[in-house]
Amino acid sequence: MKRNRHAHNVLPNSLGELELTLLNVVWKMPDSDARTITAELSDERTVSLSTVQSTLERLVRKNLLERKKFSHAYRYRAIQSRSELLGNLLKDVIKLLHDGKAATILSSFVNVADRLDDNALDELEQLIQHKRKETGGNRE
Amino acid sequence: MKRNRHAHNVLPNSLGELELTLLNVVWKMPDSDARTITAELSDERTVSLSTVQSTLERLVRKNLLERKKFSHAYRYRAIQSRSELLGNLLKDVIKLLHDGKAATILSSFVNVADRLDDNALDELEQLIQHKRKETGGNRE
DNA sequence: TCTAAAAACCGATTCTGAATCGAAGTTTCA
DNA sequence: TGAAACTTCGATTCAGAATCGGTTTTTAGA
Repeated sequence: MKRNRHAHNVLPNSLGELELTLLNVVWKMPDSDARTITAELSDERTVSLSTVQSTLERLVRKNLLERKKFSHAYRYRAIQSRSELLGNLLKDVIKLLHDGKAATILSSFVNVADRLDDNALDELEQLIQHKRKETGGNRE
Repeated sequence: MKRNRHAHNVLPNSLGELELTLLNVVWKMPDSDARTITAELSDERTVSLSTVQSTLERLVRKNLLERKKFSHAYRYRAIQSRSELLGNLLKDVIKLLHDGKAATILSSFVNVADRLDDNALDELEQLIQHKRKETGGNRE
């Protein structure tokens, strides 16, 4: 009987806890190898080298890390910066839930923007000006 | 041996595919019961009543739906509107990945804002003005 | 060149949450 | 009071993450 099971998580870029932890380490210390990363970790939690290695591999498969061999060991480096990943995740979430109305996205964003200071608001305003010139009237 | 396993998904409000599908139905037709929802579904996919019921229950447990009994059956209703859920998911993602710099959030947002039209930009600008008055100079 | 150490690779295991549904029990109203 | 409709219960499957030990491969250095 064909059970036609469906995928579990609708977010395509979902991350496990250790995966995110490792990403954080790699962002902080690019081009580290698995051993270094494991050592760096050991403050917060104890994980074996093997576990770190296979998690790093999963991140490579997910296109979040790339690695190159330097003599002995692979060194890992993030493909996307933290803010790029953030942007992509936001895009995923919005694609999943937005209803065609820009206002919905906006009000959500402003919700989130509680913590924005004046500088940030200035920046945002500049970005808007930039956007206006760039696109000069859009569809949707 | 204490394995001290950690949670899988770092997003607290992650959704399965069927869960999201059901949420969409409930948003479209509030106060429906499981049978109605199942019927509505059958265009896109075939799922048994039982499956729909237990998925609805999971959504209740997750605080995404509430239900009240009307004679025979439970009727389900969303606790959060679509845009509220969107906002909360965005908040989760940002909490997960932002680095303390407002600029990171902003540039991500602008990435996402590709698809915003002039009206949306107007709205956004108004929101910024509003924000400025409201908070009048912030920390961070 | 040989070798010990380090790293990669392989595969087994556990765990969790989602999806799936049938069967058994309960409620309702005609 | 029953049949129909609903809920509850539990069993099963599945996928992805986390976990790690053992085996093989690579490398630097004596």
